[in-house]
Amino acid sequence: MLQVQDHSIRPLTTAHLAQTMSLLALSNQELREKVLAEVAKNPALELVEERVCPGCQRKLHSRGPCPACSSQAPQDHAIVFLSPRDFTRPSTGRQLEETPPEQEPAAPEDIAIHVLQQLAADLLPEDRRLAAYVLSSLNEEGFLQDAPAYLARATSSTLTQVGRVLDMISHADPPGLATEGPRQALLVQLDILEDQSPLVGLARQILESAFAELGRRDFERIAVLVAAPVAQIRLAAAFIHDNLNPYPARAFWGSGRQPAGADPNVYHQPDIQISRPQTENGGPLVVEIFAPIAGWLRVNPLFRQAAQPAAEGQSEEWTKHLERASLFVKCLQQRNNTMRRLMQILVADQGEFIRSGDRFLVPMTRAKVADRIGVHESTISRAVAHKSVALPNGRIIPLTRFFDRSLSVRERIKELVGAEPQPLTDDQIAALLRREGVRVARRTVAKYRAIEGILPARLRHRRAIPAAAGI
DNA sequence: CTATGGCACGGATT
DNA sequence: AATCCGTGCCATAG
Repeated sequence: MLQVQDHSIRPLTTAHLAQTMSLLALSNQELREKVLAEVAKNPALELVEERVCPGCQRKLHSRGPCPACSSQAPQDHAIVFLSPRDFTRPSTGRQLEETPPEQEPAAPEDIAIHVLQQLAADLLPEDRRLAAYVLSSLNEEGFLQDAPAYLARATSSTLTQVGRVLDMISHADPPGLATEGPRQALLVQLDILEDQSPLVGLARQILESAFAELGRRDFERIAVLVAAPVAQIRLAAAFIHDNLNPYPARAFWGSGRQPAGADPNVYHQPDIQISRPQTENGGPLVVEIFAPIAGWLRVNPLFRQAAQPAAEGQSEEWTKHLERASLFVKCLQQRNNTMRRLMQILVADQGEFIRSGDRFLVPMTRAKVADRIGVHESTISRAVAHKSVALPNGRIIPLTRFFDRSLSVRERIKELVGAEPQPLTDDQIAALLRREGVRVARRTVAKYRAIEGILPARLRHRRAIPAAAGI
């Protein structure tokens, strides 16, 4: 039911504990940077790219236990670029659900001006108007909304002109702008990187013939499609993730405004993925806790050997490195362990929520979970912070959502209000909820209404579409 | 008098 | 220790 690696390691020292705590609170993205930094400065740490079975040292080609000796393989998931599905918005209900505001396109004009300025020199005078028109016609993601033929007609230009201008725009600063979609944007960006890496060719091949598979991280399948070894595919995927941006316009907006750090609303790469391989009816849920790095980390055995026979001058520094390295590795394992146990409980308790939606979220507190796992509640707090999880239906939500005590009730209120012919007062709603076994104060109903953007009964009159307009 | 929004207290989170 | 969230109490708009 849960496929994750596990080395149960208990805290040993206060230093260990402290570091585990700080690592626990990091998202994958942040952890990745942390790990790379640590590896860079500590020679005793070794990042092993190949997946090797810890038991028999055989190379592994697929997930799961080693086929030869069946010991658990280290958890390893290459970090892949965000697939389109990673951005899936809850489009089911008519309400805007979670995913709050999402950075407003600051001002589309900004990006247009930015691009026009770059192109000013190279742009033929007769193409100017066309370029401006094209830039203004892009959708919020920076992609083309209209077919080239349409653009040509609208500006009475020739198709060649349009093609030329589109080409120039897409290769300008936020590269990939004015393309048809994420895939085309990525391809254009590859053009620009042409000679940067030997992986470009393979990456292009993947984008062209296995884009959907890439989104699903189905490396085995990709390998078949493009006839290349899986290891290569992983490298190429990592390259794509690290160097390309499927939504060029977002990068542009993001650059000037949000300082990247603060819990952005756009979840690029989920830290955890819950899927349900057995189609339909209750198959088991599979939880994948993504590792921040493809490959795994260990204390370099050679370094350990080398440091061993020494007690002399320099070895002191080496010993320090060794200690720090092994501490770091243990902390990472501790982190994995905590995350794994946390997810076990979440899946067990909230299976219905995961499968069927917000209404079935049962209220639970971090404290209770902490109790069951046997750790301090602040540990759970950290474990849950800054993480995102992809549900089987493709939605990506913050892990803290599992602890939202009011979500299911708010959901129910939305339903009640949406369904009832007569405007229900807060008291009536509270009564209805109580009948369903939900004990909430009338005052609280009012608060939830406010949160959901539902007007008070008085103003709701008739058939008011709970449009969350305004703002 | 009834339905709501404002303010403040107590427990949960960070 | 600093904050956030659910509630109770109270004043105010209908």
